[in-house]
Amino acid sequence: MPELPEVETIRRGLSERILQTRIEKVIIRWPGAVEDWEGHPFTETITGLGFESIERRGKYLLINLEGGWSIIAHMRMTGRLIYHSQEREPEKHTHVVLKLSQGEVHFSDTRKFGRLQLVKTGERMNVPSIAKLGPEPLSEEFTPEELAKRLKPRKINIKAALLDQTLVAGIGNIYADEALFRARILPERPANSLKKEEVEKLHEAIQEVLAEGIAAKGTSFRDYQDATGEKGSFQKQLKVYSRGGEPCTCCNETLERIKLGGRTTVYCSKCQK
DNA sequence: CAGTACGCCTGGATGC
DNA sequence: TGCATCCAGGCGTACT
Repeated sequence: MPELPEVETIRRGLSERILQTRIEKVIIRWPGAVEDWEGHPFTETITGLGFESIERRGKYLLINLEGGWSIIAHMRMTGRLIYHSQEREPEKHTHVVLKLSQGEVHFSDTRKFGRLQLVKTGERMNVPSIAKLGPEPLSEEFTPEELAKRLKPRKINIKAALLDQTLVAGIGNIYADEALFRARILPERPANSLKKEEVEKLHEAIQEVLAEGIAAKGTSFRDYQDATGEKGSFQKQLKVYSRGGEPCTCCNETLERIKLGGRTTVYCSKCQK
C-alpha cells in the first residue's frame, strides 16, 4: 500500500528517469483510470509535452509537465507507476501507458482505485484532495507543538487521528501502527488524552518510521513496487503491522489485533500504554 | 466534529 | 477440486 515512503520512493525513481523525456503517445486501456480537466481531455492535452518536475504531497504524486499542465497521481491500495527503458507489453491490470521519447511509464492498478488526474499546474495545490491535506510530516512546519495543537481538539482515538490526512499527510495503516508501537502509545487512546511528552515521542516516532521507510525504499507487503518494479525492504523491519497473534519483538507478549475506525490495528498491550 | 456506512475493485485466503 | 464467502483498505460522499 503506497504511503508516504512508497510514494516518495516512486517520485525519486521517476525523477531520475523521465525528466529529460517527452510524452509521445498516451494509451488508455481503462478509461476509469484517468480524469480530464474541465473539458480538456487527458490524452490530447498531455501528448507532446515534456516533464518539468515531480513533487509529492502526502500520498499524492504531482507530475508537472510543460504548458502549464500537471498530472496528480494517487495509487490508493495497489497502484503502480513503473518506468521501462524498453518497449514492454502491458500487464493485465495496466490501465495507462505513457510512451516517452525514451522508454515508457505504465500505470497499473489491480483494484482500480488509483487515478491519474489532469489539472492546471497553477491549480494543483487547490484541488480539494490536495488543499485539505495536513502538514508534511517530514517538513520543518511539522513540529511537536504543531502536532499537539492538532491533536488537542480531537476526541477520536489516536490511530484514527493519524490516518486522517487533514491532521497530518501521508501516514497510512502500516506506518500508523509502527509509529504508535515505537512511541509506546495504545492506539485506542483518545487523541486529546496524550500528554506533552507522549506527543513529543509520537512526533519523533512518526518522523523516524517514515524516514526509515524511505531509506528502505518502502514496504512491499503485498503489491507495492517502486518506479522500476523493484520491491522495498521495510517489511523486514515491521514490528507490529501484519503481525497480530505473533510475539512482540520487545517483550514476547502476543500482539493484539483489533479494528479501529474500520481498519485492522495491531499493537502490544504490554509495551504500549 | 464524530461516527458510521457505502461504493469503488480484485485476488488470495478460508470454509464447506 | 470447485464453489461461495470473507477480507484487505484509502478516500470521497452521504447521512445521522
